[in-house]
Amino acid sequence: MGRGKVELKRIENPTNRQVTFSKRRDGLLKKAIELSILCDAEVALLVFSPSGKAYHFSSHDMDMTIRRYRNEKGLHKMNNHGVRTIEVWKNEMDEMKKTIEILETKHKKYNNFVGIKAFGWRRSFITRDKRTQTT
Amino acid sequence: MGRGKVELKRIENPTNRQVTFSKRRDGLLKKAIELSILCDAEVALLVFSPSGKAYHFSSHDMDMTIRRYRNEKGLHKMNNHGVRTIEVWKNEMDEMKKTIEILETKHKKYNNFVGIKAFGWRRSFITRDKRTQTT
DNA sequence: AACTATTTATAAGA
DNA sequence: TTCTTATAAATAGTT
Repeated sequence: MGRGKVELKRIENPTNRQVTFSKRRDGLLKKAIELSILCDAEVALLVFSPSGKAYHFSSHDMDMTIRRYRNEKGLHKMNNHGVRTIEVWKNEMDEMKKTIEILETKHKKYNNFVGIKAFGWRRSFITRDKRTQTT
Repeated sequence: MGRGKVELKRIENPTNRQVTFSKRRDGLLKKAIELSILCDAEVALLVFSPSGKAYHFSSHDMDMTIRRYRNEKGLHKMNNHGVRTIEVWKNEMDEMKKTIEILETKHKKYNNFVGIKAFGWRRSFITRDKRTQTT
């Protein structure tokens, strides 16, 4: 679709690649929305640009759709390799645990940071208030 | 695209909706593949038809892409609502735990079933073998 | 960021 | 349902 046809391989020119990414990402999103509305389907789309920026769409609820996918996959696979599926799930959980630990660590740091800032702000506010009665 | 333009609303005729779903699902999948190859992007797509059938594509690894999405979401949200994000993750984990329990229960049942079948098969095989030397 | 020449997707029909 | 085809839509290269 366009002035010339393109072959299905990575666009080498970075500028062209970026422009094409923007256009086609929007196109893909639009198609996903249309499919979900026209056909009453549940659609979830995750896109990461090469530079790491995330774009996503889900017609219902992303987490719900992901869970639905995992249930399908898990229950389906179990008929053949029940043990392995459970191992996969457990690995997944271990990774989530690690992520939660990271988040909690960062969260503590964030809380300390906010705590200090908030305290500083409050002190100056009270001081100002007493001195000038400004808002 | 087609003999007439369609307005963006659920197609009421079930036959048309089904046909359009098939066509557009394939189209969306193709676009997703093209985006990932042409632009070197990471793309994941989940689609459930109204009848509940699942279709999916991921350019890299579905679980990895989902984890990447959740990390982005989690880390992003944390700057504003750190506590809540961790709660969301914990809820997610609780749900996964429940799913694993269900899988394990079903797996045990499956094992019992397979065990009986395998045993039965083996016995008859040995019996046949001794009697007829077949295969 | 707009513009179009073309290619591509697809709605309706066979 | 699968194949065809007229038309709408997407987009590659250009400005």
